[in-house]
Amino acid sequence: MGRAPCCDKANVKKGPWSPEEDAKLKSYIEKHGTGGNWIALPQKIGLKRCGKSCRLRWLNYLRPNIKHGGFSEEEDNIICSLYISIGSRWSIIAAQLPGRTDNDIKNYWNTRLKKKLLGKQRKEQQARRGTSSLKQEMKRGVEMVSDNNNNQNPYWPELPVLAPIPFSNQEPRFNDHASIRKFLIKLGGRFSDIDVPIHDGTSSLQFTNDISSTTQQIYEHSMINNIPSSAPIDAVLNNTGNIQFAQAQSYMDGVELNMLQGQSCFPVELEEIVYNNPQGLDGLEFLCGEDMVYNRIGNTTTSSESVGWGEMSSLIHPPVASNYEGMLQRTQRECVFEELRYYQAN
DNA sequence: AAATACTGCAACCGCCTTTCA
DNA sequence: CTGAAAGGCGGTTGCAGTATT
Repeated sequence: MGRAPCCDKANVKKGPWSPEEDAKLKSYIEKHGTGGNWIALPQKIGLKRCGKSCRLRWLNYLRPNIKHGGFSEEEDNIICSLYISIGSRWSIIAAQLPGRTDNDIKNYWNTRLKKKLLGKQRKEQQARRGTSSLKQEMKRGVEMVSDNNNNQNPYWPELPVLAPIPFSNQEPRFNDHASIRKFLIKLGGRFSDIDVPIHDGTSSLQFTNDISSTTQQIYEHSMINNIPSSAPIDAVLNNTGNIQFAQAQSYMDGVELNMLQGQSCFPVELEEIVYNNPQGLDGLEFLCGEDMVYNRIGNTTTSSESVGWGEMSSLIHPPVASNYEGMLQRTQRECVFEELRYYQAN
């Protein structure tokens, strides 16, 4: 027994919308609004369309101030970094880009951005194979240093680890704590530019500008509060904007925190990049800037270094609007946090 | 010039969540 | 409190336009 269909499938038109249908729908909504009932709307205006189809047409095409195509570099960066942060939550991502629809962004990601990312990775892989590559010479030196310091992480300098994480898999995936940490560092402190005090009654921790120490704090926090590593741990924002940890249903799909716990819940494409790439993170230079990657290797980054937004010029987005109406000027991270608050409040 | 492959996008489908009687 | 209806969302499909052979 399936669910009853939302409309009579036999009597609704499907496929592309005609200009007449568009005009009917648009003029009606502009005059009367949706009336809070999409299902009834097509009957009211004499359209042989499913209510859901009308809603989609309005939201994705007819609504005022819709932009199509012509994504800017800045928008690319926002989409990529949000995708990395929250995954395929297209509606949330779209909310950060005024005039863009979730469908548009989804299509853009699937048809272009994903390929751009993967193409870049492959290019880097090929470039690495070239024996005359200066980059390889640089890396070789780095790898020698790294090998001497840490046999388990041949490609990256070892970072101080305050608490052990029980990983047995030696593959360069995201269930390798060091790789996760490095990845977060490379992401540029996505959640590191706002100091957010954390209180949960038993212990507290403070997000700092140092993303790697923050991840360590989160891990330690879970240990202190006896939260099993296999259990879902969520960062839950309370009304004052603080983050509380709770064993509850995920607000952010547990992406970041599961990563921190070694659970591989990363977007598949990005995980693939890391999996296929012995360097773990190469191929993401267009997000962070190639120079930064190699500078960081060369500088033998440690977790005590602060990796704030200021350093990540290519990742820093100018204030973006959080919604279509208000166009409030806030930073991307503030918007994400607001989304989280909204989820909790509702 | 025709056939085939590829690409981008609009729209649909079905599942999950929210609302409301 | 419960269940049906509607809303919302992400994944997928189908098709038109373009590029390649």
